[in-house]
Amino acid sequence: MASPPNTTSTSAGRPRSEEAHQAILDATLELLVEVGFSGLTVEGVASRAGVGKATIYRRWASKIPLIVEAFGQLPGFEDCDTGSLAEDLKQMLKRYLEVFNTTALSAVLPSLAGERFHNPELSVLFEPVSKNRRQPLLAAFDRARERGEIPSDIDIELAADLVVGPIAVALFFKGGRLKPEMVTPMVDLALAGLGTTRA
Amino acid sequence: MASPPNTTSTSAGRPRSEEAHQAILDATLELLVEVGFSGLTVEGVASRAGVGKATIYRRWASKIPLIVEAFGQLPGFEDCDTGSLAEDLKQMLKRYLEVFNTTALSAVLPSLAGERFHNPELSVLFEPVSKNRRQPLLAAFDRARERGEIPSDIDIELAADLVVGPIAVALFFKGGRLKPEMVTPMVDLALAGLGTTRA
Amino acid sequence: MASPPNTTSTSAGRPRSEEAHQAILDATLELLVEVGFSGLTVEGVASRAGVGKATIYRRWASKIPLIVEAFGQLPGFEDCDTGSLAEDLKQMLKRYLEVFNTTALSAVLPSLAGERFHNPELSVLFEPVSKNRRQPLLAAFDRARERGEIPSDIDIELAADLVVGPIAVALFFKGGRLKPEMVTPMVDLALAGLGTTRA
Amino acid sequence: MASPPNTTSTSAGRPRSEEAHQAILDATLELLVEVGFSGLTVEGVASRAGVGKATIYRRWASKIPLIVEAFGQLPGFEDCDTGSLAEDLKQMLKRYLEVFNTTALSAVLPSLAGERFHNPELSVLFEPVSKNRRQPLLAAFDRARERGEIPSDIDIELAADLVVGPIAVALFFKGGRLKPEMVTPMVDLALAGLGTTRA
DNA sequence: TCGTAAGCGAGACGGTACGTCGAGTCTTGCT
DNA sequence: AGCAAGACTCGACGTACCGTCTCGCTTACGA
Repeated sequence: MASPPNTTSTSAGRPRSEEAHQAILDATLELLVEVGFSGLTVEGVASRAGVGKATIYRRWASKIPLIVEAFGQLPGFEDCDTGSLAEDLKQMLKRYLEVFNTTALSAVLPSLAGERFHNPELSVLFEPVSKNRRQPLLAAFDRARERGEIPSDIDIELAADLVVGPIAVALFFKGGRLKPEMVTPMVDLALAGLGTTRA
Repeated sequence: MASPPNTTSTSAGRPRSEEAHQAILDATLELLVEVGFSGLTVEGVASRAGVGKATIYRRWASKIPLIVEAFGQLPGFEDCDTGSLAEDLKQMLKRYLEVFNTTALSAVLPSLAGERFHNPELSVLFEPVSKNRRQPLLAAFDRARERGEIPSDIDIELAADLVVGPIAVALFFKGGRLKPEMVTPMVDLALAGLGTTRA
Repeated sequence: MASPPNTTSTSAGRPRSEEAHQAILDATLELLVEVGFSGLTVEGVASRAGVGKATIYRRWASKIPLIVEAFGQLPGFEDCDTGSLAEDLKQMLKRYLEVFNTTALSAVLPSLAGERFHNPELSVLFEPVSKNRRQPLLAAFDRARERGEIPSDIDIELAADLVVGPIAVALFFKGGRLKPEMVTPMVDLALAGLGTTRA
Repeated sequence: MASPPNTTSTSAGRPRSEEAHQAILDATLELLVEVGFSGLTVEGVASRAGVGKATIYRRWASKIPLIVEAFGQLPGFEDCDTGSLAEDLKQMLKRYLEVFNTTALSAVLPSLAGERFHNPELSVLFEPVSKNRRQPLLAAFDRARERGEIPSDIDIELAADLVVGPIAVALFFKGGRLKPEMVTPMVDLALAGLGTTRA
């Protein structure tokens, strides 16, 4: 049996160690929590992972894409379809804030977002990851629109921004303390609007 | 203990050069735009400002407070009292976005915000500056509440977060492109709410 | 303990490639000329020889014995028996200097000799090779002594050192330029001595 | 008092530390003795000298010129004028061999000489140092020639090479063991010559 | 004739040292 | 006492080799 034409050759030489790969990502996340983005050193990651520096640089050009990939391991929104937009949003956001408080996410996300501006490479890597993580949120709005729960001409992107906006503000400009209890009034206000017209 | 009126500790020796002080802050802002927070070096600032490193460290304990002070030079919200909350918000936000597009703000703010989490020292310095810049926004909400334009039991902090949230999201997670045109639908949606029930 | 006559441990499996062996030695000599002892890397040898590193380490424990074996490929003194010590020496030395100017010898020999001191392993390997190369020279002195051309109580080792000494000095401390013309006065002076008393 | 016209400016900034300079050279010599040329690392020198690596690289481009300068600290021939060439040579050489056995000289000299071939930079630095160290030896021959102790048409360079040649051979090709007792027969043989004519 | 044991090129592995750069401090002579 | 300059120690950077270790693939022998 002829080998498939485009097997791009299993590449000669010893294959890269999946074990080392995972150890590096794990060590990266651990250290991000402990010392933060700017305190993270490749040397530290290597030593924590029990790995040579070259093994890291063989896979990632710098610590930026390494951190992006480590970040990619962290959970994002978990979709949730209750039949009600308000309920969907509240459950998803509460769950998400719990993730912030139990993983490195609240340490890693602002670092990456803040660096993005000055690092085109990071920007390119970060964009699709960031977009993917948002997907379940947009899906909830889509479902709500199909159910007629929100106007069909609404800008879903903007709506999503409105709902998660306060979280972003808290994350970047306030203490970073994200309490799940903040979700209910946040979602209620976003749905009801600020105006007094309906009061 | 009254110190002599005009002597506020004249201190012996040569007085510190105001010229150097400003040159350092200017150089810092320039370099923040060019290379970002993490790429900024005190050595670079000193050389750009034509100043010795010691002259910088004599005034700021490290590069963190230097950057915060440089950041403090950038303009924030400009208050605006038209008698209507919607109008106040739209004018203030539009003006603010123009500032983003014409100063170093869109480069500096995310860098600082992203680093804040991992740098307690920065966090402490950044917090009050950040709060002050928000003040005119909260004032507009206060006026609206007094006018009865919004419910009196509304959480003004949360309201402000809701309104600027989409800007924060755009700044940190989207291209960073902040167009003044995005303000009108943003404010309108925030005021009206997402729900269709009362549309 | 008789092992089967023709089986000197034929060992199963694929036999080692003589081709690779020679390619490695050749590459080693080439690189010794180009980059010297301290600049020589096993990786470089492997790549130049078109060979895997393991193939090298399978045959030589480290780069030291590899270099010594490569060095062993270079020619040494070529014996020459004319019946006269002066003539023997002049012909042998002239020939040897020609070898220096046409092979890697003048590059490799000083490198090895200089490293010998700090490398006991090299020292042990280098000693017998070095001794063997000297043999024809000592043989010429032996013959001269038997012929009565030189005093029978003379220390032949010392005599040999005296004759080749100026070459060593030139090789290690002067430009390394070894001209065959320098041989005649060198040998004449060594035979006649410096003292004027009997001139 | 006017400063001298051509003081090429005392150069601004903090002057280089003589203390560090000497500590580095001392550490270099110590380590050359302990681990040899090829085992010597700049990192090791820095740590032994209690100095940052940059302080070393600020003064020497690489470890080669550093070692050359450290080598320059070692004593060479000590001139000695007894009125007799044989006596001069014997005393100078004996003294020199003692130096070999009590300093790093026997470790450093072959390393440098061996590397010289492949390192033009080293070659350039090493040449004059090497020449200077030879000077007292040549001076002794000069005096002998003036006294008529040796023929006036003798090539002094060659004569010097003849006398120290056996030492060079021993240093580079034999165990490196240089016993002061070897001097007397060495000088006697060089002066008398190998030939039997006068036996 | 075929299995199997060793050799093969390739290249990843954990390390160590490289030479550079920046942090924050210190030491000049000058103002 | 502040100033520009620049050396100081320290520590991380990203690279290059070390000598070792898989990979998947020959190759030649002996059952």
